[in-house]
Amino acid sequence: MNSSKIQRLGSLQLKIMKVLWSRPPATVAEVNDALNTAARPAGELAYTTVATMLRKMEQRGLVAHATESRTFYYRPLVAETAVATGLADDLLDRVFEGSLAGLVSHLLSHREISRDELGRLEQLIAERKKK
Amino acid sequence: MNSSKIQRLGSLQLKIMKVLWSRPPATVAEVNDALNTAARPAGELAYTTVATMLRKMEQRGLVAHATESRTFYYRPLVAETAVATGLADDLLDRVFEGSLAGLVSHLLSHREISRDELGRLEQLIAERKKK
DNA sequence: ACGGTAATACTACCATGGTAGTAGTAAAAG
DNA sequence: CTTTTACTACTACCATGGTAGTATTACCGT
Repeated sequence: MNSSKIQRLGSLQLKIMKVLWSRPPATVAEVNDALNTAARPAGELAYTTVATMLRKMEQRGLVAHATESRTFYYRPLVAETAVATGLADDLLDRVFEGSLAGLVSHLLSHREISRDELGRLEQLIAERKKK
Repeated sequence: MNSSKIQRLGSLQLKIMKVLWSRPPATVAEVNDALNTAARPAGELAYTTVATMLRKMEQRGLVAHATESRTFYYRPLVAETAVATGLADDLLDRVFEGSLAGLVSHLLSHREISRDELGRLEQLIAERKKK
């Protein structure tokens, strides 16, 4: 499958993919805006940085572009679920020897989980068990 | 905290850390053996590769060594739980917006989870909820 | 004492993520 | 029609993970 190339997604690459997933297709300017307005404490990202990254990502087969009057419209080539699965599987296998319980156990004891979250988790498990 | 430097642990680095966690302190030869016998389908790793990696990891503050009659005995400087937390938090925040339920939900639907695992999960949640 | 072995030191590559400047060019604005 | 602007192309760095060869040296057995 195509999940083989997904494991190593850098921080910026993932942010870019998120923008593309949320509003495909997007121009470089749109991606750049999305990155520089939302979730950017301080430290603008140069326009050309985004453009370069998108070109590199296209070479890697993560995105593709269509040209329309001199402007590139990028769209994702990999689905969000595929990336999420790839990264999660990677963590699970590399760190927790594939044990989901191990991961959850760890997170439960080393991270504050709200009562809400706990409830949702409980429900997830229950639903899954029914089937 | 020291978790700031942990996020990016390469595949080999993590394997090396696992060896060091399981039997500290360990010599380069021991680490090399552990990597080349267990869990190595095909593709030996050069002795010097391990040695170099350990030196780089020492520069980064991940491990330290004590010299004893010309031989280096390496020991981990970061705890396994710290690394696991760092990596898990990273994934959680970057991919699932901090939602543990989101992560678990995703894993439940995209990965085969044994009945055993489900049971363990259920128990974890139940125990946690009691407190 | 000496040769072989085992150990580290040094150096060198390559890939990739990240970052950005400069240049070229087409399109829009005036 | 000319100037400005918006975009992409190209190139260049730097850091780090990964991989390994070569050189040097200390130690050990005979």
